Amino acid sequence: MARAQTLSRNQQIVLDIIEKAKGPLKAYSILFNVQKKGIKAPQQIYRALDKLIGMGKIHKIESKNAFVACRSSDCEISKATAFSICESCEMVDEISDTKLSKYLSGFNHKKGMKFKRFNLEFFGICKKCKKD
Amino acid sequence: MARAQTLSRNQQIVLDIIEKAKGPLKAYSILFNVQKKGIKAPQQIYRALDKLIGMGKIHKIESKNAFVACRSSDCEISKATAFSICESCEMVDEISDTKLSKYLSGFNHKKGMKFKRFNLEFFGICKKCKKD
DNA sequence: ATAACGTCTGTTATAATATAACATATTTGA
DNA sequence: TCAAATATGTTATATTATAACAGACGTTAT
Ligand SMILES: [Zn+2]
Ligand SMILES: [Zn+2]
Ligand SMILES: [Zn+2]
Ligand SMILES: [Zn+2]
Repeated sequence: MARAQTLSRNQQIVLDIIEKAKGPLKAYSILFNVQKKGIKAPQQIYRALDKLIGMGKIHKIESKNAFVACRSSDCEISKATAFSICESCEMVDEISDTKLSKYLSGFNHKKGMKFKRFNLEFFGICKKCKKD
Repeated sequence: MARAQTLSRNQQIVLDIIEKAKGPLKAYSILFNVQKKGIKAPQQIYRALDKLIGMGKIHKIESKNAFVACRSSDCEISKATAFSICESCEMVDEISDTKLSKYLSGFNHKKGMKFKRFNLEFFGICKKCKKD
């Protein structure tokens, strides 16, 4: 069994940075931010990121190769993720909409494939950027 | 206005390769495949890919950094894409499901954001792989 | 205890993906 | 026909991600 709760030193450092950030962070930007804490190599970041994703603490925004902290307490296992992404300011917001999530979790492919997981990314211009 | 129909030489070469492929292709694998046709540099591939995506001829599978030909005639502008992806054999299948597409196109964020585009990627084990 | 295991760490090197920048050529349309 | 837009070729470089090896640390079985 995987230890679900306790984070290792590096995992905690990486998670802290991501949780403090206002938007999605890239792996190398995380790296530069933690070099003062003794983490020197990309591997250390990517290993922590992988574990954190596995625990559902963070998610990867695939279209941006960037990482955000999970804000919705009910996605422990990162198997149903949805995001809204502003194409202007790059803001990313995790969507937690029970109906949407149920609809997609229940969706199954004609060709007999049973889905275990999905990731949905919506793009548009956010309210704030529309004003400018 | 953009020329919607005619493809340039390089665009056609790249599209041909992607259309012939049985699964998603990576940019550098395309590159290696077309070096005999005189295309030598990644830029040439990425430029063609960008245009083809813009035309809706191909789609990018974000979770795989790979490209597939569009099979459904109704997504000219790549603004509503959905895929099913086998985590075992890497097979990718474009989902064209009118209900799903309508449902998602009509979905709007609470925070007042109007979406212009979405990409949805489902993951699971395909029928074929389940047998093994 | 101590060996075996799983997990985490550190480190160096390298692979894979993608873009910048500059020079030219070709096509298109007023 | 000439300007604008689009496409090409090329070299260099940036960005993202993994491989491979060695050692440390805690848990648990014998
Ligand atoms: Zn989440
Ligand atoms: Zn915005
Ligand atoms: Zn399509
Ligand atoms: Zn499969």
